[in-house]
Amino acid sequence: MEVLTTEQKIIEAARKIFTQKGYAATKTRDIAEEAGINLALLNYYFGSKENLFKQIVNEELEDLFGLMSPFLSDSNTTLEEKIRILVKDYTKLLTENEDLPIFVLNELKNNGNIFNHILQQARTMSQPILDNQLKNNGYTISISDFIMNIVGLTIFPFIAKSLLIASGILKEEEFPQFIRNREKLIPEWIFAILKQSRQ
Amino acid sequence: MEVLTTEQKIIEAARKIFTQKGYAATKTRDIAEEAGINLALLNYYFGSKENLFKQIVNEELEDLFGLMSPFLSDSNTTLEEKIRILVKDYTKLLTENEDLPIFVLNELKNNGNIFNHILQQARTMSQPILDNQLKNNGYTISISDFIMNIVGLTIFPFIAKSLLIASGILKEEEFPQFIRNREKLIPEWIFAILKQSRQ
DNA sequence: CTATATATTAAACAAACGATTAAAACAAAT
DNA sequence: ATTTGTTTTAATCGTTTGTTTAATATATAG
Repeated sequence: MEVLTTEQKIIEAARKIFTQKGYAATKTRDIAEEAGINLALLNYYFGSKENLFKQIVNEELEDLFGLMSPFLSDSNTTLEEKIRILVKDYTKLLTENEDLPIFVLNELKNNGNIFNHILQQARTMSQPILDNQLKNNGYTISISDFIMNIVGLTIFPFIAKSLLIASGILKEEEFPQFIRNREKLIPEWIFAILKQSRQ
Repeated sequence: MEVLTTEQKIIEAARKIFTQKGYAATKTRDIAEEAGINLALLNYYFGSKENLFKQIVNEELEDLFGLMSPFLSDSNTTLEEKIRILVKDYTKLLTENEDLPIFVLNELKNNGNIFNHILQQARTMSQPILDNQLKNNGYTISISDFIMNIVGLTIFPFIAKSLLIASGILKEEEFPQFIRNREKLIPEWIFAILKQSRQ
């Protein structure tokens, strides 16, 4: 089992180290060692460190936003269902890949413009349908705030995990339960916010 | 005017570049150039790049958490006032220093344990008072969730700014208004969440 | 003014890093 | 079995990077 091609071994190793340390702090030699391959093979298959990096980031963005767009643009799914599914799916994804959000957001800050096409596609499909669903229910909240609140409440704990633990607010071993609990609460909080925007 | 000592010039330049690019991507030569000083002076005054970095991070953490702890632990300030002031102060701080949160959280992820003392102090003072204020009002939300929600809703837009803009959800020039608007809304949302936790 | 401490500079060092090269090992095709 | 194309290896190249050194300039004190 586990017969990976050299190319796959490099990608897996690169994904692990890039997401852990970021672009600048990652050495091609670290990737080669983690992958168990000769250093020159990295350039043989991917040309350069930067090339390899872009491919990884593209895949991670797909993970993050491919999740969102298809069902958000489905007009048969109710707003309530969308909220619950979104929170649930993101919680699952981030639990399995805790370093993902801060990595993506950090690297996006420096090279945002390179990945525009992926992000814009994710939005244009879902925006009008969501907008209608909000208005039809009488909710006056803007779509930007609506998305920002769901995503922020769900993702932020993963970004701030080190801070939570370093400050003693939470212990490392309590974190999974903390997240599982929020997974149930966040949709209720979002509903409370929505209802308040209607009054 | 503007007569800075060499030491101060280095610190200002270092703060700017470190927060912009992170530790690994920052070159000592960039700092020297930005500060307008000779490269060797950096080591003359601070010994090493790492030393200088630690000093900067410590100052940034003070900025970020010194804001919080003094008045959160004041039992004369009502919960409502605390929420409003916290959101207002953080919004102001981050508006003037947009790169701060992602920088701090990113570097904290790798070196969390080094800065424990600052963070733990900020917590132990305010936690029991806040806890009482929540319980006395009949709110069942946990203090971790309470803090996480306020801070998350306030800070996350700054962390996700590049994403918001790259995806086209928001235009760069709309961002300040977006933030100003949320500054008013977030306290109301927090109240809505609190009330819901009482029912 | 002179001596001494402090601050600044240009140059260089040593290690780390991304990338390349040339040869060797391997696989596939004829 | 030989040729041809592909993959892998060890060694090295040219830069970059953090740091140090030795000389020079500037300030301070007696």
